[in-house]
Amino acid sequence: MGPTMTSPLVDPILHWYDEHARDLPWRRPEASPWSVLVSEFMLQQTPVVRVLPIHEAWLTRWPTPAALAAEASGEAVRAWGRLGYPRRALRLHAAATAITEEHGGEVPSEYDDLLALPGVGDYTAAAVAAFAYGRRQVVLDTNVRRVLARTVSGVEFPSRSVTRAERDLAADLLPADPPTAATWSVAVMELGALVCTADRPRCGGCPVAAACAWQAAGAPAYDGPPRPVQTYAGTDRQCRGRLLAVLRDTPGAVTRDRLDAAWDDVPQRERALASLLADGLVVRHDDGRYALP
DNA sequence: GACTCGTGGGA
DNA sequence: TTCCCAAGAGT
Repeated sequence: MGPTMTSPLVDPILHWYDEHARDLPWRRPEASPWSVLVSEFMLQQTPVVRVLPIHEAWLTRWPTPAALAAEASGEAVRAWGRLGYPRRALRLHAAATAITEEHGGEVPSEYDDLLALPGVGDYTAAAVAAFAYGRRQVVLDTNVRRVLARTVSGVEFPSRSVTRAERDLAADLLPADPPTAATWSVAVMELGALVCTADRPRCGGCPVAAACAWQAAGAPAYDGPPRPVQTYAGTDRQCRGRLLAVLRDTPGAVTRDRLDAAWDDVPQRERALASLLADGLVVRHDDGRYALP
């Protein structure tokens, strides 16, 4: 199958998207490539509803990559708030710096240039090229993978990692016309986010339920290897979050005892602080106090 | 490939 | 309450 091959999936999903797409700031015609890039960083592993207010605040405060690059990286971490995975804030600041210094302040439009930016992997590079610049790119995120796993492969969930067959399939389905390909990509993602969800999919409202291999097979339950449960309470990640929250919520530097008060387990606290310092999310001043970079 | 890295909302 | 997880990237 090639890009000229018609699929029973494409047209219904494009039509569904036309009627059901959410009005998100980074999807509007006037949205800048920078707005799209910021949204993609924030949306990595984070729900849309939580990204919306932070994204708006960022674009107001830093309307261009150069504006963000001119600030201390710690301001990016502080403005990241409680979105989670704060290293993304640091990487987005680094990406803004690279864009300013190496791309004349303009977000690159080429996949390879995007991929070279800090914090930008295959998904984000493809998404920005497609959604900000209308390029024809295979955009393979968790939503797309789940939709294709069900509709085409007839299984409830995709494999743990992306397979060659999966990428080939996505490439085959991609419409030949670049703008249509970009719309198709965002449409499949939206279908996965709103209808073909991980749990309790709303198959009654699905535009391709009649063509879905998983439905045709009787919606068999997932029988692959068990997915690792994501623990959090008591982990280093939670400890790091607590320590960083102290710094985020305090202007300037804090004394060591402020951090010590945030977590009881001493070895774990030491380990977490060391990792935050190693990540560059926290700096230690000459006077022994700690602060955002 | 397997791990690590935050957070909070919904069922 | 407990569990699952939400537009990934880097090591």
